[in-house]
Amino acid sequence: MREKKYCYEYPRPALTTDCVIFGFDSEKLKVLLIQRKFDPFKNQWAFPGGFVDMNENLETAAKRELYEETGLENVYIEQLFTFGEPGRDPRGRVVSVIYYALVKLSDYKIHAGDDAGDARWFEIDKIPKLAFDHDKVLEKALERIKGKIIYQPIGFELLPEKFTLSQLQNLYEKILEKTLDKRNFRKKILSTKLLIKLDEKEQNVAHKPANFYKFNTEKYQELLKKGFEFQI
Amino acid sequence: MREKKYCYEYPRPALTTDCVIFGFDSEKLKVLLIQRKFDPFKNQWAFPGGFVDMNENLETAAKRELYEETGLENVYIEQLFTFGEPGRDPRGRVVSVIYYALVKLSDYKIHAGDDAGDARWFEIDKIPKLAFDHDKVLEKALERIKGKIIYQPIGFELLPEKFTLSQLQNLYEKILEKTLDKRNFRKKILSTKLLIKLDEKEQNVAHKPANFYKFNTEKYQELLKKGFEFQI
DNA sequence: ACAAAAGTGTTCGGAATACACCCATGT
DNA sequence: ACATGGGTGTATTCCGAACACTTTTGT
Repeated sequence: MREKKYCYEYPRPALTTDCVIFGFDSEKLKVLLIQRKFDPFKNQWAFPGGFVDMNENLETAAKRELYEETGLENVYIEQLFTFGEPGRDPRGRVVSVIYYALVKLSDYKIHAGDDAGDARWFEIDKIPKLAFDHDKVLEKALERIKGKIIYQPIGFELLPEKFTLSQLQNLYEKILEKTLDKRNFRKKILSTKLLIKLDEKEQNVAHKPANFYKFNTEKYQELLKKGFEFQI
Repeated sequence: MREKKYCYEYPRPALTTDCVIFGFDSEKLKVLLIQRKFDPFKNQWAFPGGFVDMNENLETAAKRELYEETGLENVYIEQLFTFGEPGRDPRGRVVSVIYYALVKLSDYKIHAGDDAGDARWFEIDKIPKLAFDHDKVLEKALERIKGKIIYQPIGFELLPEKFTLSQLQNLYEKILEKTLDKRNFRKKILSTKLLIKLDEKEQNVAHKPANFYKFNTEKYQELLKKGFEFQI
């Protein structure tokens, strides 16, 4: 047993951060899970995370743990919710501040270890029973991105640099869990003027090749300052 | 010095909850502040809150502190955000989970102590410099209710049982910080069918007396289940 | 009679929706 | 030639925005 040398007048819960990382592979929405090496919930899957250091802000802690456990770095994360039910961790009272992020799978899939490792992408509808209360965490995170994608073009975070309009539509359909009309979707998404049509098409596809587009980040930043509104 | 008898292997931040409570007096949007009795920030105003007990969930802690410090009870609160910058509390690392709520001023103004006490309602545009990072907390809370009132009829939480359409409109205008067209506002708010017109009018007003309405809570609950959408 | 806020309808333009066929490519 | 998904336009409906006068009360 290690020495317990940090003492306080009143009891304190332990504080952790966890990250829900969403990715998209042009087909399926996925989340990044790690397999726990130790008890509690040894060998079960969970969101990457861990204890916050004493002089580290919450967001930094979340990013650090994410990097340590999965190799992902330079990720833009946002705070989602704080879970603190007594009893959610069998080791004692643990309060977890949850962050979430959307990443381009293509940027990261190498590091995360495809399946042999202990960090893996799971399709959103093939998630195993998770450790702790992470099922509830996932539910909350899905709710958040659904709400968010409708009025902010966060979808681009999930796609590669170059993408086709069908890929983008597919992404929206997967996140919102409903189908969208192709012509109306294109009309609306193009009307934002946030897409730049590239002089490049798909290759080696057995149908009319789709044009690639990229997201106009600069323009989006400008619009944000002016109080941008948008609605899928 | 008290004995420090709670010891851990690793250092732990202290955990607190605070509440941002909004009220509305038919005229002005207000928030409930308490005046701190002790250092740090002795005599400065802050949101009510305090340390979380070890076996208490976060929401319960927030409500308990709110009751102890202001007398408010039976308040429906929602989690807003967690603040945890090192240095935000001069006593050491403190992480605060912030909750917010909207309450009917009429239900509560007695308990809170009008001005002599150490809990007071402050008009939103007459807030003093607050303790800790509570300025940032308030900013975040205002952002949240602005975003929320547009697509959820939370305004009713702030009004008395019976209210006039002008009061309701005034509330929306104060929260959104913009004026609304009277006819369009009424059309839209009535089209939700969530208001019940009462057989009762204002009295002793030097103009055409306004009709009172009340909010149809049952119907709203039903609509929520069916996935209600609405937009001011 | 006057002041003050309540209450009420219509018009117009733009956005949302619904909908079907031709195009370019690989096999 | 055929199968596959890409790409495109129009008509209709619905919703948001703009806008001004009459009503009821107290003084």
